[in-house]
Amino acid sequence: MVRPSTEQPCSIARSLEVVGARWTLLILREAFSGKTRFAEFREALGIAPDVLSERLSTLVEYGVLSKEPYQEPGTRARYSYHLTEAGRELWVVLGALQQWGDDHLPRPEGPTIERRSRNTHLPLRVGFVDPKGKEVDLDDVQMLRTAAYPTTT
Amino acid sequence: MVRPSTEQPCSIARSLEVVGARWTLLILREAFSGKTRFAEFREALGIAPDVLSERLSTLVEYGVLSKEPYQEPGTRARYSYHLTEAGRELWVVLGALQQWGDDHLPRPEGPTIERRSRNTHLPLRVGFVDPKGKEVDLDDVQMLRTAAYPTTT
DNA sequence: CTGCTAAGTTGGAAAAACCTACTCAGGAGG
DNA sequence: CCTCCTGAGTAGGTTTTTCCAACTTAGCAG
Repeated sequence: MVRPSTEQPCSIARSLEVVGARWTLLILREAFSGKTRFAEFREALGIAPDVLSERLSTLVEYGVLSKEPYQEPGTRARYSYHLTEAGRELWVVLGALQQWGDDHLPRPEGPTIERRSRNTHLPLRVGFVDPKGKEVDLDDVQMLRTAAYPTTT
Repeated sequence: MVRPSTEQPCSIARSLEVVGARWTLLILREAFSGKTRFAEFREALGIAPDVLSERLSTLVEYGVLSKEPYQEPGTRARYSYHLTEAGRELWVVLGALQQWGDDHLPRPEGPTIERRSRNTHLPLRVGFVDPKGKEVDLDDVQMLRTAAYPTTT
């Protein structure tokens, strides 16, 4: 079981090695909604325990979640899973997927979750922004190869 | 082989039913880089032809790609696959994954692809923006349940 | 009417996911 | 101090996906 993982030159491919497996992004969705425990993830998603176990340890391995002991009074110590800063930054990915689903796979009832600013309460979208924090239109976005781009063999 | 597909109340889950399978986002990456033909995707990714065929037809089914006939002089008509507007909007998802990989799974050589404005040539990031096109900090983002949120059974 | 080529299909092996049942560790209750 | 309870997994067998290689198909050129 070799894990070439972060060996891929493409950042998208590397990210997908960490979060691209089935269930992983849904586990993270639940983590963003505040769930931290094995059984909580299991009940929310209906995922098989062996798959959940494997996904959680991958996420911990790559620093998306941290595994932390906790102890409720009168019980033994157990472990819970918490988003790290790196994990929280995946919120953009989930937000982008959510937005795309809202826009292109709508349901008659409308979205079940909306993204809003905590301060201004304005609805939020996910998009490309320049260094001054100004949104840029999709048509204005280009992907450029850098010097690190592998030469075609 | 039931396809509950767009039945899920969560937009993230619905999006993942379309683009969440293994290979799909990498196929789209290649589509964004200009590839349109079966053999081009196959060679770029090293994907098995049956899996590629299945993924392409799912993407066409959900309006991410359009299947269009083309004919080169002296050959029969064949089909190629082109991003639709819905497909182009997935660029945000790929951009977010790429950014996360650049930030959290870096390689010593640095990123191979960078996102820049076509007009200003400024580097671009992916983030949450308010209706005025102003970027909003991650800490200011909240997810709220709407009236359409299913009641917990 | 044979060969060439892009775009797939098909069939069988390997890997991943699924499902159910079981384990494991400690504290509580008796 | 022995049994029960509970959260967090592990184990075994089945089903579904993926992988790989070979084969098919359709039209044009020669």
